[in-house]
This record gives sequence, C-alpha cells and structure tokens, in this order.
Amino acid sequence: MAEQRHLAALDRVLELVVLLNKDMTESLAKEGLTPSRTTLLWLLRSTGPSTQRALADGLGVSARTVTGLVDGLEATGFVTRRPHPTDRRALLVSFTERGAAVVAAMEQEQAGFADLLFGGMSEDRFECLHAGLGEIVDRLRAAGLTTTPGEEPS
Amino acid sequence: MAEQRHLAALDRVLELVVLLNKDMTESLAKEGLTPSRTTLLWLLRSTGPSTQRALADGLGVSARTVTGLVDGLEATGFVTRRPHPTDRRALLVSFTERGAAVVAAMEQEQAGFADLLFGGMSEDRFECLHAGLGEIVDRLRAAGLTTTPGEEPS
DNA sequence: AGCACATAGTGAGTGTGCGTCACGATCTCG
DNA sequence: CGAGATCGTGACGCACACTCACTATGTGCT
Repeated sequence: MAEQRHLAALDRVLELVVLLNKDMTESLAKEGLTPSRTTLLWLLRSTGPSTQRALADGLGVSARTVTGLVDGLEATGFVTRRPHPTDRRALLVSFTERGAAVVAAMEQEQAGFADLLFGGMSEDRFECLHAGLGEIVDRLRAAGLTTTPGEEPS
Repeated sequence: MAEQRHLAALDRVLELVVLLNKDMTESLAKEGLTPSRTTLLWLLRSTGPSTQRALADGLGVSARTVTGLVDGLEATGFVTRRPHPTDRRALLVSFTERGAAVVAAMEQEQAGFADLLFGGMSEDRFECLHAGLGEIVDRLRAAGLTTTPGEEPS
C-alpha cells in the first residue's frame, strides 16, 4: 500500500531537514554567527536599513527579541544602530562593511551548496524533483502554513 | 543557466525546512512538549527503557542536557526514572502510560501528515520526487553530513 | 493648543535548550 | 585493594524567545 512509501518519503524529508539544519548551524558558527542572528542579517540584506520594529515584523518575532539580536550583532561588528532621520523614537539598523561582506560571502556559499545538491543531476530528475518540491510546499501552504505566520485576518 | 534553477530549488527546500519546523513545533506545543523533549521520546520509543547516558549518545548531546530534558518530561508525567537493576550509578528512563499513549498518537499524526504531503499525488510525480530526495540526501551524506554526528574515527 | 492614545525601544524576569567544569557515588580491572 | 573510568547532577554561562512595565516620542482628535 501507498502508506508505507509515503512514510518512507516523509522520513527522507525529515532527514533532509535535520541534515540541512545541522550544516547551516555549523558553518554559521564558524563566522561567529548564530542561526537567529543570521536570519536577521539575511532579512536586512533584502530590505536595506530598517527599524527594529520592521525587523521584528519581518522575522515574526517580538520587538524585545530583536533588541537582543541586534545587541549581539552590534557587539560583534556586523551592524550598526543609528538614529532614524525623522522618527526620534526609532533606530535604523544597517550593515557595517564587514557585515555586508559576510552576507555577500554567504550568498556565494549558498550557490556552492545548490551545486552540491543539484550539480550534474540529470535534467529529468531535477525537473521532477523541483516540481515535486513545489507541490508539497503548496500543499503545506494550502493547509494554512506560512513562513511569516504573524498575520491575523482582521 | 542552471545556476538560477538550482538556487530556486534550494529556496524551495529551505522553505520546506522552515515550514516543517514550524508545523512540528506548534503541534507539539499543544501537547505540552518541546522539540527536544519529543526527540528524546521518539528515541526512547525505538530503544525501550534506557539509561540517560544511552539517550545522550543517541541524541548526540551532553549528559547534562539529558538530565534537563528528563527533568521536564518527568515533571509533566511522560516518563519515569527508576534505578537500574544492576548498575547503581545509572537510572533507567521508561515511559509512563501517558507517555506511551502520546507517542503512539504522534505516530498516527505522522501518517496523516504523510498523506497531506503525498496523498493522491500522481504515481510518476511521487516516484520521481522520492528518488530525487534520496539523491540529495545521499549527496549530503557523501559530503560528510550525518544525522548522528558524534562519531569520531579512532 | 492640548490631551489621549499608539508606537519604538529597552530593562527585568521566565522558560527551554545546550555546553563545560567540578563533584560524589559507583563500577571495573589490574 | 586501589587507580581510573563512568553515571548522573549542581553550578554556571550563553542564545533565544516570551511577557510585562516603563520612557520617550509621534499622531490624531477635539
């Protein structure tokens, strides 16, 4: 019956999840970064200089948590806090030169990683895998899962 | 070029990782469990009553961490600590009735989840997805990643 | 203008997960 | 029997996430 094969496939997916988490966490630790801090950096890269509030919303995390993350990133020299030009309550978080360089390096690594996973894979296989992944991600979304889950229907 | 498509596929994989982590964490929290405690429960189910040392090795964490996890699971009534019959230093961790029932229920849920992901998927699509997942898991292993990473070549 | 209310960020305190180091109790082996 | 390994834990530190209380500020309404 299909049950068994589906469970086996789920096992592979879960194993993939574990493996990837491990790999990312470890390679990040080498640069003195933690997963959460890195996620913040990644978000900052795609938004440009932002207030902590904006980062909190983007990460789906409390404002207090962002304070702590930025504290750490500032102490290790990845980002700076500067006063917001028009809102004196707010702070703008921006990359330092070093922070920008590290994020750029991470993008490179990501490309290398993609190559490790898919490089030289047969066209058919890749196409089908890509489509299959798309389908299960869609199914999860349809089931109510979102990457940014903070949203409440008003 | 293939670069772009590989990156897109990696994105899907990473999204899948995030989505699954979220879903599992949330559904676990409902039963008063945390991810780490659940992992311990899961291991315990496949090994039967074990010493904390054995659990630490199986989970790839320190003995101290297991003490903490078992503290929590004992306080919430999922497992019990009992003296080891032959080694008076050691403690045997076993399920309570409730613990065993919850783990059994989780197995059921997992099957339902597999159905959500794969149920009714076309035979071709599923087969190819399964094979593709197997390939990238293998590649990760070949690159030196393991689920139980504590092992050192002597 | 003035006051009520919302918002930005932070201090304080809590819970969980993970680690190391030091330690007592115990096993094992020469 | 005594040296050394092993089992579990107390003490302590760090990362992360949360809530609550609070200050400083912005906004809007009358």
